[in-house]
Amino acid sequence: MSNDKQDKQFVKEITPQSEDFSRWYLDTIKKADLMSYSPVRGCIVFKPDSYELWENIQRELDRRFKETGHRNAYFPLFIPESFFQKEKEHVEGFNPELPWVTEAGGDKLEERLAIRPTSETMIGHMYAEWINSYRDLPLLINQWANVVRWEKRTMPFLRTSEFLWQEGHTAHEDEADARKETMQILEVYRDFVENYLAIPVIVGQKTPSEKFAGAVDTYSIEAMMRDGKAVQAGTSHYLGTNFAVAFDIKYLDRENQHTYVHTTSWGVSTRLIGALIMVHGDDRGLAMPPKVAPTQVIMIPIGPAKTRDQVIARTDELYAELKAAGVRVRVDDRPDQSPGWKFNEYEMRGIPLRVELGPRDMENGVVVLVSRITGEKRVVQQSDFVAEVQQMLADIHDQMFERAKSFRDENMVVVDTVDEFAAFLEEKRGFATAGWCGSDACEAHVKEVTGATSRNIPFEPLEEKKTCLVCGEPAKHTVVYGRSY
RNA sequence: CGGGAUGUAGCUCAGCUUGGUAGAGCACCUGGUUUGGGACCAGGGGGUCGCAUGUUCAAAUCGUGUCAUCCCGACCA
Repeated sequence: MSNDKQDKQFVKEITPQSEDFSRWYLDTIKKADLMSYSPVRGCIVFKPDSYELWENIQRELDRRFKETGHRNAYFPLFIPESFFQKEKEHVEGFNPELPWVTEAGGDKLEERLAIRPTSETMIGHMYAEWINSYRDLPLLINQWANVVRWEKRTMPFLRTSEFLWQEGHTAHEDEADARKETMQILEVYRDFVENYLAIPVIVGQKTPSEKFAGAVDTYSIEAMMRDGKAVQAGTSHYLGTNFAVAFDIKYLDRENQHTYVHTTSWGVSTRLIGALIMVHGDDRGLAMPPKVAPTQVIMIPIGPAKTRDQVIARTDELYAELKAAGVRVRVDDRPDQSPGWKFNEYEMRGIPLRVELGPRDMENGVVVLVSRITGEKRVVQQSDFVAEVQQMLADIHDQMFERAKSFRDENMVVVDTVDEFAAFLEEKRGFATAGWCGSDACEAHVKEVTGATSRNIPFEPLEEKKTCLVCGEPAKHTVVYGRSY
């Protein structure tokens, strides 16, 4: 396989990433048939291929939540206005983007109802009822739901007015236990995003200005897109007793004292789909990591009419073997599309592995496997088909992760001054590691000069920095900065 | 929410300047020939020109309003 073939632009409908990344993204999701714009501003339809991605994400995360002792529940979509008044930071944080129901059945409502932007308040209210004793703790609940935030600027998957997510809400006896939960979930997210979505992330703590409205501490995993911008792929919050005090969530402890619980919340959303597209996609379109891909293998029988029936019959046998082994596989044996057309089509749609079977392969007892990511072809014995496919899918996952990780690492710098960072962004792209004195003013200055915000304070920085990149005072933290979605 | 751009067939767009029968390529349907990197021939179907309103004998075309999308900024999973 020559590189010419690999590099040639087969799909002219997709704008190259280097030319206009935003257009590339929109072209790609359009050609891959992932979504439709809806008649409602900022709201999209998740078409089957993107919804199945979400279902796979859901299934895998749900399993991990349950393994760590959580159970699912469902809380109402509508939240009484008064609930938002109870936690000051929370109301200030969310007020600008709340949609309100003011009327129902033709009558004006006594109290306006917000459509939930997140459920801390509703769940806080319910937990106050449910929790009476230390024996009720910890309370470990997760909810799969839609939420609404009336965003000024929307972008398919990455930021939509309505989106799907999970929100975990837990209550604990003390700070130590709640903090342990916060970190445990952060690790679940890291492991899931890296090992299932093949997206490398930076794990760390948010600075005060970037933390969740109402949280004591917010932690995040941050991913780098192929244009060098950041996406927050998941967050986990230690809420302290903020919501417990606001909603009066108290229990009788082992000494028979009324004590506030310590709560946590954590979530990932359908924005993960946007991140997945922007991390793995290339100029040929979408590229889905094998573990999460709705279709992992596409089989394409090839050949003229005289051998066609034989080839298709053999394809069907091999298909059945794969399916029985639990591989998500489809066959495209439509006679009216040329093989070349199909190759391009499925590459554009991001199917990780293509299987070709033609008359020549029939004679030799082999089958051809082709990687979406590298273009690598493996000619394997039909007798080893299932094992070879499984091996190649595993290899593709590893290659995707490594490719994404190298890209990220190549686009990270360590800087001493904000000017250095600005110069870096001027000619390149990516994240900068720098020292920070801890003042909001210096953080704001970085944003003003570079357009980049602090992503997080990484647990494992590239290098510990001694001085703040703005004021030069001794650094309290080493921070990763980047422009973000 | 400000600044700019664009809305015409499923998709990409032409037509608008200078008002007068709504077009092309791709996709789709039928028949035939094809099939190892976007095949070919013949025939065919499909649009209240984003929506509303005004001007006019007549509006895709001119005016006003509105909605949506895209790009650039301020707020965000």
